[in-house]
Amino acid sequence: MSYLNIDFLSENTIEAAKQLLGKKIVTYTNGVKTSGYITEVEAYLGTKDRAAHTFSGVKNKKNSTMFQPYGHIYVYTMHGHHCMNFVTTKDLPEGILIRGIEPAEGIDEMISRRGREVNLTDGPGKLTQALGVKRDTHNGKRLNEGYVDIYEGKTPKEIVATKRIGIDNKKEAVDYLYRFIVKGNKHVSRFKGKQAENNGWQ
DNA sequence: GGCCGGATGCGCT
DNA sequence: GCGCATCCGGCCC
Repeated sequence: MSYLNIDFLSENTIEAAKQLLGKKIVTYTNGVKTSGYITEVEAYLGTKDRAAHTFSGVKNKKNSTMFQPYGHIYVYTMHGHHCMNFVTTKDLPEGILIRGIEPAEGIDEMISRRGREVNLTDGPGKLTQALGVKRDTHNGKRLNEGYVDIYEGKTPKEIVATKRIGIDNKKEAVDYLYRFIVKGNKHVSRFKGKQAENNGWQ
């Protein structure tokens, strides 16, 4: 099984975000393979998006990876947690925050890293902890080079667009429907409603 | 289930 | 100091 071609990250960030749902992401932190299927993402559209870290268009120490071309991995820390994004487009500081995955392989290791058996990967800080992704080891690396790898996975039956989570005081950007989830999959932030058959996959 | 407060690391002012 | 693209536990239904 070979890596997924990630050229779909080079064009439209919104479309790329939807296409990421269901893809399998794999890490090998400390030699242990862990993986999961993407269930929840958020798009951040750079200078067009007040909620983006790159809204000002100015590169700084924190956001510099976002100015790299598509396929780079942008990891930042927030309240002591790590959050992982995939950079999109050839030359714009846009990207996609990975907010939820459905655990697949290495679940025992995820439980060990998380220190609990429930809510392993249903949030951006939780899934990075479960996958062993940290800023000092992963920020600025590229996909499919052995740090975070992408493979084909599952196909969502239905995708739902919502407002992004944790975005307030960002004026017009609070209303953008830039969060995309697999409808009925329970491995998403603040899951409510009823779980879909086959967890929302085709 | 929901709401709220504290812990937490780090870059910017 | 302050402000976060967060998480968890405690409380109260």
